[in-house]
Amino acid sequence: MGLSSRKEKIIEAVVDNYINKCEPISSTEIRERHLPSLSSATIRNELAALEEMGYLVQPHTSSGRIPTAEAYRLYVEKLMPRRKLTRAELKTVKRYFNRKVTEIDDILKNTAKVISEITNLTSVAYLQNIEEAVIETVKIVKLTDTAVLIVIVTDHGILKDATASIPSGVTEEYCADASRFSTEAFGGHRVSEIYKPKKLINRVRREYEQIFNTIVRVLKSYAHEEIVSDIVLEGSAKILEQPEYANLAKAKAMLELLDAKEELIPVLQNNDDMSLNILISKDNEIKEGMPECAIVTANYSVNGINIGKAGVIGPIRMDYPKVISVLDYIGKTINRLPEPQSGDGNIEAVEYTQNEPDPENSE
Amino acid sequence: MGLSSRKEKIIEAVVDNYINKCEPISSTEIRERHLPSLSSATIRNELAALEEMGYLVQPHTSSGRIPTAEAYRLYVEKLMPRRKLTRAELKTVKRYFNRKVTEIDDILKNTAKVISEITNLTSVAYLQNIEEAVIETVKIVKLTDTAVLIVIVTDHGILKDATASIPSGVTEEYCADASRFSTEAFGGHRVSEIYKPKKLINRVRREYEQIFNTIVRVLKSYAHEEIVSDIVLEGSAKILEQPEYANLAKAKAMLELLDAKEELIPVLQNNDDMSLNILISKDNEIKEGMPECAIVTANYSVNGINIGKAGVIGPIRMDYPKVISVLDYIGKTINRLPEPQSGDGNIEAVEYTQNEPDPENSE
DNA sequence: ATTAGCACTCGAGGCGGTCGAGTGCTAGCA
DNA sequence: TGCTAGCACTCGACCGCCTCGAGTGCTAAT
Repeated sequence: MGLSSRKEKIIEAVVDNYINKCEPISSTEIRERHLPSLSSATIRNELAALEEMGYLVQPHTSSGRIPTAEAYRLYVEKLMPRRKLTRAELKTVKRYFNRKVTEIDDILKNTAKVISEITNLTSVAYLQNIEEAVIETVKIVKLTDTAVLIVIVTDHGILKDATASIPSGVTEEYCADASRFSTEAFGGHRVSEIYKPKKLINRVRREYEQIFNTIVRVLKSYAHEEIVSDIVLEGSAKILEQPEYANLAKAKAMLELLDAKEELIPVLQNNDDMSLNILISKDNEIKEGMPECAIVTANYSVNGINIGKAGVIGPIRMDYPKVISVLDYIGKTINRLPEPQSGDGNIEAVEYTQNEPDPENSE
Repeated sequence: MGLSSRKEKIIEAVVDNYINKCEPISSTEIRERHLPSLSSATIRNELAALEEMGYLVQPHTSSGRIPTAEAYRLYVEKLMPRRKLTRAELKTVKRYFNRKVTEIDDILKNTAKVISEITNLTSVAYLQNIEEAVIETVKIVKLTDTAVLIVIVTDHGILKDATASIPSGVTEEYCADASRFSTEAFGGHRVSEIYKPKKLINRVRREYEQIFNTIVRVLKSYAHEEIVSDIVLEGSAKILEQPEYANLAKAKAMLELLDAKEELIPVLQNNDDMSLNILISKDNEIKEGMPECAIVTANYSVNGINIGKAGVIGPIRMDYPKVISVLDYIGKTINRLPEPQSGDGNIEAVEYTQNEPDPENSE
């Protein structure tokens, strides 16, 4: 049951207006700015019908209409205009990535920062799919006489450096042997496959038990998503710039959600397959008591490997066209970055080439 | 020019009341609850005098008095009652530290979390004095054919693992040699001493240039306090529970300050020598435009080495006795933790032994 | 199907009045 | 000289009332 194109136009007008002004719109205003060929009375009739259908509501009798979450869904799926980044926005993105990028964590932070800066919303970025990474080598490095550092190298990058204590004492030979045995035992496996430490341990001498236990513990913690350090939020304070959080109670609920950022991970992990994800309101009431909001994320990948997600979190009323174009462009930029491990090189600015070379300035 | 003990009692009453209720106090109330031997009229005279002296103000004519920052300073320095932790609070601290503590970062996070939970304020913890750490060894670990991991071990713990790319190719021998030369070149020096890379580099073969440059870059970044990852905030949302930030503009200013947490570092680094630090309002207007607030921090150390600070940030009106007792106790607890590198051992609960075994419950 | 016209609704905001907590001041008392 | 009782005064908080105007729903005409 499709809506008439006139109804769709009206919904688009209401959503557009609300995104920009955060105010209800009246029938007269719709007529003047979007549908001058009709009278306000006709539009009123349509508005009443759309309200009946669940797309619009009025805050109180005798006020204009505002969109429901349903109207937003229709908007982002069908009605929304596609826009491109302005020159200034492109410049901002380049500025963040046109510098030394030595570690994967830096990419994470840069991504979050630039998204937050351009959209003026709170942004979130996190690494995922680490449990799918394939272990390449395991290195055991002597730190002190009784402690070693364990470095696990995967095709996603360095996984984690854990330390283990070796009561019997550490020698260089011990480390070399331990590295060899560990690599032999774990190499070639995915992180998620490591569930049977005993089997593995039985295959090697007992003297490496401590190290193996530590490795398994680290891997398991990744496989079970207990690691919270790899989620980054930027611009939490920006949430307060949104008029919907002018109410202190709502602002507080939102900030508490952001404070417990690890709780966001399961929400973000929904719809893993989509390259672009838009969760609106009731959709993400996975977490009960979660304040009304929308989350827009995009998957991003380096060298073709999907390494994480980044996006924004904000009120349902957000500038979806802008957010989506920003996420899209940043995804492309990141995908062209050289391998994060590779160290010191300067990254060339990535050109955003499309059919139209000149990005339109919206407005 | 000391104040009369009666004046001091009145200041204490005003501050106490304001800390608990965040409301002005009237002369009658002071009489009833703190100085029943006097009449309210006498107290009014004293209040007027104290207002003249800059310790008190009234929000408007015909309202009670509230303390100025000056009154708070007097309060924390002289008047404040000392209290001890309640059983519940002790239990909370133990719960956080009575678990595996494998890395220094975990201590940092746990400290921040427990402080925030007990005080119900936003807490801050950060590592400092890294530039004073003495480099023990430098390890170069082969990751791929063209990339190595550099691990710098100091007496404060592992400093940083950076990666460097080696265009000429990496072999195990190369790494072993590089480790030996790097340790030779940097070992025994403080992080802050590494300022002349060229001199150092000239002493070794050119093939290690890439590695040495990376090491120097890492060390310099620490020496110049460019590293921001080692400051942790917990409970940012709790700032909104304080009535002084019920005003949205103030709340926003505060949250923006917390968002840019690296900007807090210079503020925290003042008065480095003090074991306990209380910054109130004008004191920390080092950062101009910084919202009115108070910061209370304590230095903490592991194995006698001062490794950082932790504390709270909140409105000037905060429960100083509670905050100070919490920071004091946590400092003692951390100091008894085993060396962070040492890995896997379970930490025994640390008992808080004092003359009085039973901590008083403060009302 | 659309539209002009009109009565109706309802929140925003200004105004005035009451209430009461708390003060400053003055005069009197020890 | 220091303290206190008494009293007039101040001022924000709160309440109810009113007006204003934007915007609607409905009806009748085209």
